[in-house]
Amino acid sequence: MNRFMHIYKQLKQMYGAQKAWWPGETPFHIAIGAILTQNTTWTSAYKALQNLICQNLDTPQALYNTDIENIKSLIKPAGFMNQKAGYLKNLAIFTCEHLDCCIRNLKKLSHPREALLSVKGIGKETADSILLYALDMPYFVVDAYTRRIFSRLSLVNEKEPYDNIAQTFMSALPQDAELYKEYHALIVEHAKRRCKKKSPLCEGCLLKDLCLLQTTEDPYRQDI
DNA sequence: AACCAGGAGAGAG
DNA sequence: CTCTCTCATGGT
Repeated sequence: MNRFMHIYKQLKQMYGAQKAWWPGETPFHIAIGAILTQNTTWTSAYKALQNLICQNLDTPQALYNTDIENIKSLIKPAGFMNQKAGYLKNLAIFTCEHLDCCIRNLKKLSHPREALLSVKGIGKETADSILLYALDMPYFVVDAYTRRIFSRLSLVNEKEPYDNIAQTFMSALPQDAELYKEYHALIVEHAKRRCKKKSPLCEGCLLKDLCLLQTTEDPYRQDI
C-alpha cells in the first residue's frame, strides 16, 4: 500500500466516514456552493446558499433571469459579493447556453474540466469540486489544507502547481470518486482540528500530522 | 484590533 | 510562467 492510501486509512480511522459532507440537495446547489465558499468558511457560504434557495434562485434558469443586484444582496454573508454574484451569473449562463440548463450534462462533454475552467470565476479547485461532488467524477480536489499538510509530510512541495499535486494523488489512488470525496473531506476535518497558530512548525500540529504516517497494524510490515 | 479564511482574475515583470 | 494586488465578510 502506498503512503497516500495509507494516510487515507489513518484519517478515516481517526475521524470516521464523512459521508454527504458537501451541502446541497441538487448538483447545481453543489456548484453554487463551490463558488460561494471561495476563500470563506462553509458556515458563511451556507447562509448565502440558503438565501438563494429560499428565494428560489437555486436553478440555472432562475439565476439566469434574475437581476445581479438581487444576487448580490442575497449572497452577502459569503463575502466578495460583487464578484461572486457575477461568477454565479456566468455559471448560470454557461449551464443554460451550453448544457441545456442541466449541469449534469457536463458528463457528456469530452473535456468537462476545460469547459468549466472557461467560465470566468471557476478556477481549478472550484472546477474539480463541481466535477467530484456534483457529478461524481473522479477528480481530486487540492485546497490550501491539502497543500500544507502534505508538504509538512514532505509528500509534495509547498509551492508545486495545482495540477502536479492533483496528479500525484490521482496516480497514487484508484480512480474512485467516492474515495476522493471522502479523502478531501477528511483532510479538511483534520485541518480544522489543528491549533490556530499559523506557524507551520507548531510541534503539536506537526505531531498530529506525523500520526498520519504511522501504522497501527503490523509494525513490521515493509510495504508502506 | 489585526489577521486570515477551503480562491480567482487581472495586470506587471 | 510567477509574483502581487484586489475583492468583503465574519470569526478569533
